[in-house]
Amino acid sequence: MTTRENILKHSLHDFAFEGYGGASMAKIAEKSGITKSTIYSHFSSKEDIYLAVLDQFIHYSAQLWKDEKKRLETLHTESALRETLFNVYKNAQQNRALTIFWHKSMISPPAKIQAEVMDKISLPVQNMKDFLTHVFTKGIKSGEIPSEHNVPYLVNIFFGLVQCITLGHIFDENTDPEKMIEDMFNYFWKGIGK
Amino acid sequence: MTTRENILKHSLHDFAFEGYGGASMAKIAEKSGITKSTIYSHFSSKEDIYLAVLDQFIHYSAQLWKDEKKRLETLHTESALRETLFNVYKNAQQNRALTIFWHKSMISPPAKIQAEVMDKISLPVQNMKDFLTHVFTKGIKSGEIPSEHNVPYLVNIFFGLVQCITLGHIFDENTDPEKMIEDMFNYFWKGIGK
Amino acid sequence: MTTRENILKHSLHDFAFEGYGGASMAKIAEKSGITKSTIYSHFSSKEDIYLAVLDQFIHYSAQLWKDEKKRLETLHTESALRETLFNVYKNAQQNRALTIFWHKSMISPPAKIQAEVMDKISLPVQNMKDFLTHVFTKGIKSGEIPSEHNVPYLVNIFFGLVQCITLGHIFDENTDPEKMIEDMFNYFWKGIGK
Amino acid sequence: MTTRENILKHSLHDFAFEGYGGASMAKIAEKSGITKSTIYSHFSSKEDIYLAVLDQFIHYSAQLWKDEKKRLETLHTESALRETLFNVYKNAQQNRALTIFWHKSMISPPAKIQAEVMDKISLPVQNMKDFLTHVFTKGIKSGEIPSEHNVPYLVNIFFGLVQCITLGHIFDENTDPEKMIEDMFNYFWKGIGK
DNA sequence: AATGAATGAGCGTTCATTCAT
DNA sequence: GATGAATGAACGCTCATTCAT
Repeated sequence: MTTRENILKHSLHDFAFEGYGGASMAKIAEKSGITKSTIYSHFSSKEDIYLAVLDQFIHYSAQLWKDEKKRLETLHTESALRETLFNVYKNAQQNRALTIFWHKSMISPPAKIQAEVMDKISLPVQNMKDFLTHVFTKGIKSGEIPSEHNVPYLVNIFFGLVQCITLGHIFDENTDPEKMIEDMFNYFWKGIGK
Repeated sequence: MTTRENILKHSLHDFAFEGYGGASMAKIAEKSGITKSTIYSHFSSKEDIYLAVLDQFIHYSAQLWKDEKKRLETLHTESALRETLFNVYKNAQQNRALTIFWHKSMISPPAKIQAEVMDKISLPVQNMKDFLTHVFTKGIKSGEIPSEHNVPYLVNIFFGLVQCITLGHIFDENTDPEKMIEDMFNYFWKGIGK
Repeated sequence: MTTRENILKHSLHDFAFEGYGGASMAKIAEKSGITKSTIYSHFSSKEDIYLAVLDQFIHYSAQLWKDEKKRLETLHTESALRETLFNVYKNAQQNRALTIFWHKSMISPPAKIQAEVMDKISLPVQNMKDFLTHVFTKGIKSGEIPSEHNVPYLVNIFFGLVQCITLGHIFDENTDPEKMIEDMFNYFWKGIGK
Repeated sequence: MTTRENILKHSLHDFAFEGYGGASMAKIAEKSGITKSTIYSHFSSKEDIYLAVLDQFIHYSAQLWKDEKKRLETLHTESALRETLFNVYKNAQQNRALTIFWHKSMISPPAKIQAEVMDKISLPVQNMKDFLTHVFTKGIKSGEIPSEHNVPYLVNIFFGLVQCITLGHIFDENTDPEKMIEDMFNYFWKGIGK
């Protein structure tokens, strides 16, 4: 792993769990096994690192939904959507820091780079929505979904379900995550059915 | 407004939009029109302020769901749930800072007081879930909701919808919020129906 | 001496001898027997200190020329001008730091506050020129100085002599300062005579 | 222009306008279109650059006064001195950075290399004074200047006039530089006359 | 209840410099 | 001759907090 990647890894973690304001160059440097000054050989500022982490997430996300599109292409709409929810859950579990980083960037980006962050973050959101638009449109075409539904609204609502799941606040010790997702999807699917 | 309330008001705003690490006593003092020292006449530390803001939210939330329970008591389950979503939306719109403060406290509380925050925050969550449990149980009793459903799962899923709506990320300039909420609820309601 | 005065005293010294860029908050604090942070209880920034030192000089200078005017009012023009040069020399000797600070501020003020410094520094220059204008005008009226001379030019040239003397570069170990000033003045006085 | 010359050029500029403490290797490198490291292929330290710039000035100055001596050799003393002032003015105008660098080096050289700088800077001063000594001595011999004058004092005073003019603070928007110099010289010349 | 002065620790950043390539 | 990566020290400044008044 290059120094740059190393810095990005630990920055992601601290931005996610401590927040932009709470993360510090000193801690990131220490965790990365280098000095504060060295960070500045690779990034011009703390903001620059944040944006680099964001770029990394965007790239990761773009690849993810591209792969997902290909992988779920052959499935029925119902299966594709159900699988999507489960995959989102697994990904969120495996990349906890990335998930939290994403959510925080959406809820309240660092004040000074708010505009730039908001601008960048719209890309992965769009990727996800494009994927969902593709699936829902196909579902209507194939007759699996009644044509009376408005695709953008379906997309946004399903996007909401995805967020619930990635955030994970709907899961508690008394509920089984998998059953929860299964139920959530079933209600939605039955809800939009004939 | 007392000095204490004044401090809490501006603290809430900065904790919400700048994060715990990003908020500073100096800025809060300045916005409140007092000196830093004065803050320490009312609170013992920054953490103390955070917990006081949290307590305020808890009290506010407890009252809210108590009122909601009374207000929706006479309605059918369907109307009660639909109204709930709309009220949640209106409240989130009117109290943007409080909403963001709540979400951030859930996602990643200040590291040093994590345990205490997690402990406290479970209360408003429980208030909300108690309310929902009450409504869903009544709905099953009255036959409006099929008895095969598991109430805790219904509650958690509906709790998820509430969160989507308060966060507001499912709304974009191409969708009408009211219609979005209407659709979301309808899918859910139809989804859990017979 | 108040803390503020103490800070200003050591700041003046370091700004003069190390330059604005060369002076450091840490050294000023140390010399003043306080911590770096304490400086910021009294000044908002390094630039702020610089401007405060400048203000102090301006006030000092204004008082100086006001006193000089009163003190030399009764003398003949020749004596008044001669005395002026000697007083300037004594003052420069006694307030070495202030003199150097003044010259550096004129030659090349701190880049970031250049405009503000240039603006402020014009005041003491004007004070001095006003004094000289007063003396030369009186000298022409009384007939001590031929009326064919142009007062502004006389003032600027004499202002130049003042600067030579304050800078002190014309003095070396082989020359007697007092005689040097005496000569310099005599040449000038004879030069503008009939 | 060689890399070395390029570095020296930008160093001179920054030393002059930002001061030794205010100039930085990074900025000099950037302006020179090279990396910081490359500077160290040509100079061993920041101090080394400063001394190199100083050497360059010394060489430039030595050449200048040598040329001046030759050029003004055939003129009368009066013309030679008048021409000297005008040439000094033109040179100062054309080489603003060099002039400021020289003055700052005299007023307050970098603390760490003060001794070395003071030592070196005495050379161009001596060159100038040697030139002036030559002219004044010749003037006395030829009878143009009364023999009662003490040459070193004349030299130092004229050296003061030179400094006034190079510094340029005696010029303001209400005065014509050329006339100012003309007047200054005339007063001096008449002042030392019979 | 409120303040001004003070502080040690830490902030993000830049400094001049080194070294292997 | 020139570079990129790295560093320890220092930079100006802000942090949360204390204390006497």
